[in-house]
Amino acid sequence: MITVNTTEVLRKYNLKKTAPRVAIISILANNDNPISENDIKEEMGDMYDRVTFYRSVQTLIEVGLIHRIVADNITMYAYNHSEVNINIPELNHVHFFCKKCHSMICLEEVKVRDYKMPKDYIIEDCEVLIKGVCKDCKK
Amino acid sequence: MITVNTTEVLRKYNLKKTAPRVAIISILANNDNPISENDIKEEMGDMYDRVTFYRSVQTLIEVGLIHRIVADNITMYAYNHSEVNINIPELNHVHFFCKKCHSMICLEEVKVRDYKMPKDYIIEDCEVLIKGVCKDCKK
DNA sequence: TGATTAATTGATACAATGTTGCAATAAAAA
DNA sequence: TTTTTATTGCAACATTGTATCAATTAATCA
Repeated sequence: MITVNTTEVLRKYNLKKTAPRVAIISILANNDNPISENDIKEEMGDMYDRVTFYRSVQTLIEVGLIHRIVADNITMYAYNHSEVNINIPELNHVHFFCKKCHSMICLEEVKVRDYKMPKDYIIEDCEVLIKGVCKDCKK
Repeated sequence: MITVNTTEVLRKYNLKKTAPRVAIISILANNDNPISENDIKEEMGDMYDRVTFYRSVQTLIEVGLIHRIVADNITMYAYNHSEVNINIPELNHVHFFCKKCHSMICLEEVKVRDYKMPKDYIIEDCEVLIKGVCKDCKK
């Protein structure tokens, strides 16, 4: 379990240190794998407000602190531990989605590979999602 | 513009040849790049029914005839010309999403690379989405 | 430390997206 | 042509996401 200095990290992006933001960041940072809005909602308890959640998530994604991963219409969120993914997609890891149990897994050891793009495209990010059956469901 | 034999392709997956399915397949097959539900809706005109659309899209995705691509909460659909992507992710191409104009582009010439997965995972599909700024918006 | 400023929150209302149930319809099989 | 079975299309509902705006709170500065 990795602890994140929310004060520091929010300052870095000129974002005010507010309760909802701190909560969302901490919850995601404490999870090795992506989790759903509902998971976050439960952990936030009273503090959870839907509108605030969407806005917080939006801004945190914009600065690159967290990620949104969508598979089969299921949306999950994860803390971006590598953080500086801007223009260095190869630092990002691959995500795995199990079609049976609908769980999402961060494959930290599998990094995104380099893709030769046609000229004139500016690459800012690269997301790799592998779908299939996880080891638990395979049994 | 590539024409698809809808009769043949639907039979292949034991799906009844119905008007909405034929329409969706044809529309997507006629577009080189992914398009939105609204684009499809417009092309379908009277024939469009939201529930039927969602169900058709669902079954067509399940058999692998079409793809759903989601970027920044924007959902698009594309015909899967390579079709037999089951267990051969390297036949799939990469998608590009422009953060400025929100357009989605199929990069047919850029193929998905091979990823070494941990043992015990069954891989069925691999999606690569590259985000950035397209050549038009870059200018 | 306390007043000022500016961003953020949280409530309400709304809009868009996705799902369920079911009777009517139409495609494929006999 | 009749029978069978999947699919459609409607209504009603559920979930997800957004706009507005007054109230609140974080950061700044005297």
